[in-house]
Amino acid sequence: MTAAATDSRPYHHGDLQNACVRAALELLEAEGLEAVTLRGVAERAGVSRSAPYRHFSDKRALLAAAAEQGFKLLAKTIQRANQAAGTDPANRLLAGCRAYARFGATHPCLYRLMFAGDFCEGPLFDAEKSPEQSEFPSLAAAGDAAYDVLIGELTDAQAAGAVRPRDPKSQALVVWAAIHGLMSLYLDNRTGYAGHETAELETVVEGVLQTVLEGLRAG
Amino acid sequence: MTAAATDSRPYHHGDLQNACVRAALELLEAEGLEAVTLRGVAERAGVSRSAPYRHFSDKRALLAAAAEQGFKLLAKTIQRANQAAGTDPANRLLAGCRAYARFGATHPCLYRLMFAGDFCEGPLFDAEKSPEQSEFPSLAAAGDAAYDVLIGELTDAQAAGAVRPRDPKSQALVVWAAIHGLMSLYLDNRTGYAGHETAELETVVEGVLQTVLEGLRAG
DNA sequence: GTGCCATGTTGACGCTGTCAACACTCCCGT
DNA sequence: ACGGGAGTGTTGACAGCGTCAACATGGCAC
Repeated sequence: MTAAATDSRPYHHGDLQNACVRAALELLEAEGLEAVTLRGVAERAGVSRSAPYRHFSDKRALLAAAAEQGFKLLAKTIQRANQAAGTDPANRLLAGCRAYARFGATHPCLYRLMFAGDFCEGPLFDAEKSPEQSEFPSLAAAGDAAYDVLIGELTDAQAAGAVRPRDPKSQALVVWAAIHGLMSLYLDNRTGYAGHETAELETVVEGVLQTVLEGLRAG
Repeated sequence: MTAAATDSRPYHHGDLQNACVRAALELLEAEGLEAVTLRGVAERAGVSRSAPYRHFSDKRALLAAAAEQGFKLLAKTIQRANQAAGTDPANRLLAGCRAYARFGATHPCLYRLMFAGDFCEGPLFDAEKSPEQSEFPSLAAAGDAAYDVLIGELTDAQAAGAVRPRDPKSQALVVWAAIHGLMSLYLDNRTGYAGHETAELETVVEGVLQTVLEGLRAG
């Protein structure tokens, strides 16, 4: 006579790994990063305290998996926006950036987690790291995949003459830095614009993008 | 016969508030944010566990004070670079941005803390906040002061014809967003440039700045 | 001098991440 | 059919953390 006899849940969860990630994401969006506790995640997944340790070596590993999921969602969101914007490269680029900003505004805590920088352990940068030998390779890969979407759009924009022909990688870096910096400042309440409702954010995003693209056209 | 008789330290510290902030900054730079523990700060300041509570309501309040110090240092650093760059506005602007980037690269953990967004408590943004009614007003003020330095430089650049006449506030936002976004990505190892030594960072910074300024000249 | 109040200390509590030891169940080779 | 290992989940325990209440100390105003 075990718990399984009285409890409808089977002893083995079946897909605890994904359940943990999903629980972490839910807690994150609902109550913020501080509320994402290993114990809370386990409870939400219907298992006990240390069951997650069978699937994640660490709390950080769990957070990394959640962040990775975030990057995948972000990439998909941008691609969808690109696709919906038609064929004009400049239009597509703008639509993708707008979607990026909306993603950050809609999922502020997730967005922050995604850019929490290997989660701030230790001196953070003792020395140079080898390119893909990050502590969480699949997280880095997901981030790179999102980056690649942007690079692709810029390549197309070059071909269409919307921006100057140059290394699209470094052009993408400029665009990403600008838009990510803006979202970061916005999420910190540092945009200097008093009330920052969504509508206003879009205006600011538009302005920043216009300036940057103008620079890419000329520079 | 009290501890004071055997210990050289007086019962009252004298300036524990600043000592705590200094200890927090030292721990932060030496071992990262995770290592900044209230108990550790207290020990480093030579007092006991809960003495800091007489000067900071919270751990977050202590971190906010440290971040505020960071913004003050940043503003001073930029101003010094501006001053050293002579009188040409474009030159001064570039020098300030370079100094900003160097600051971030030199103090990665402090830089992150400064942009940790009111320290991620709760839903982060339940609703709009009144402009200066942040949870830590003096931190927000220090951030704004650093922002103002940049705005001033852009105003001068406008007067000299280096950038188009427009609202310098929104121009400053573009510049800040770009450079801050770049530093944020860099600190996350997301710049997409394999080995990112300091020298290479400066190159990338230069490129991003050039593009943005080109955009500000045109747009 | 005396008493108040700011400042520092100690003990305690609940919560957290983490680990070791144990329990259950599925499945594979015999 | 069955016995046992490997994978998975559970329980108990521990140290470290932020925080608070109760107490100690000492400078300063009257």
